[in-house]
Amino acid sequence: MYTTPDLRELGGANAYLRDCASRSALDLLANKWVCLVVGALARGPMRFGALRRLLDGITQKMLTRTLRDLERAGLVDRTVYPTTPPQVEYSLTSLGESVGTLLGAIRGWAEEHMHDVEAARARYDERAARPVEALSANAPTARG
Amino acid sequence: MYTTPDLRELGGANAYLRDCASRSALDLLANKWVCLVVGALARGPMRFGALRRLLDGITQKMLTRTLRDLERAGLVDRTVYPTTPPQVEYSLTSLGESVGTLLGAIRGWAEEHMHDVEAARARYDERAARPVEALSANAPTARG
DNA sequence: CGGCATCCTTATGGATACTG
DNA sequence: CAGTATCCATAAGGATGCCG
Repeated sequence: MYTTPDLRELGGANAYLRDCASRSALDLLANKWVCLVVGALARGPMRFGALRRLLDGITQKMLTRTLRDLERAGLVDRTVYPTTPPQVEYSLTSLGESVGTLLGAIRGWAEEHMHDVEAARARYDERAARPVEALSANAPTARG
Repeated sequence: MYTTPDLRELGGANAYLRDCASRSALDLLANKWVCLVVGALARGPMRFGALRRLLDGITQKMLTRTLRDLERAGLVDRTVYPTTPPQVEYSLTSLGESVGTLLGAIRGWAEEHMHDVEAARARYDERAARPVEALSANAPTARG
């Protein structure tokens, strides 16, 4: 028979799930544009307009917001050259460069495994498309 | 399938920014609940109700959706035991376990650097609160 | 050039009720 | 127990216009 997991061993708090550093880090980094901006700046300092052109598809609003968030988090330095017209250059701090390293790890995983994910999704979708697959009558079965 | 990110090439396409494996990976993993569910299942197989109680705060809707996404992506196996009442057990696939490793890397970065991020944010906010800081008159200056 | 402010559309996600 | 379906509030994000 199958044994039910004993939740009492976990202690009532469950605090590790609700208040973990990873969660905060993901709140910061798990952002559509953050990884792209950091990845772009990992190549070297870049001006606002250059970033906007490079990250084709980003709106000015989101680029501004993303850069503010990154600057506030200490990942990006913002330097204003008081010329006319003004030039604003963005660059990674050392902290930001460490994020670049992390993004490299994510990219490594992605390049190694994302095609597996795509294949799994294709299989899942095809299986969902077929009405009733030849499922062996014996239990237990997936997708019963 | 995915374009290989060559950050040194700035050729007009910018394809690496719009269609990179990292982006797809983040679309999958950069989710509030995904990391928690994967983290929970990294401890071992768990039933639906156990997950719901463990991830205190998650709604049934989000747990179901998250598990479906993870199952479709091939990170999670779903096994139905045709008992009464029914039991549905979720477990990580080997692919899912590799994600757990990645989440470990993120947690490592988070535990090493998030307090720096918090400090940077505190400094930023305090600086924003003060009206006009003593800024050295020489260019270039940050926050001009 | 590098923003900020505003409007508006679309996701995201919670609450609730019902089912095999 | 393990879901599905529905409604609804809020937030994310794009389009546009104006400014120093």
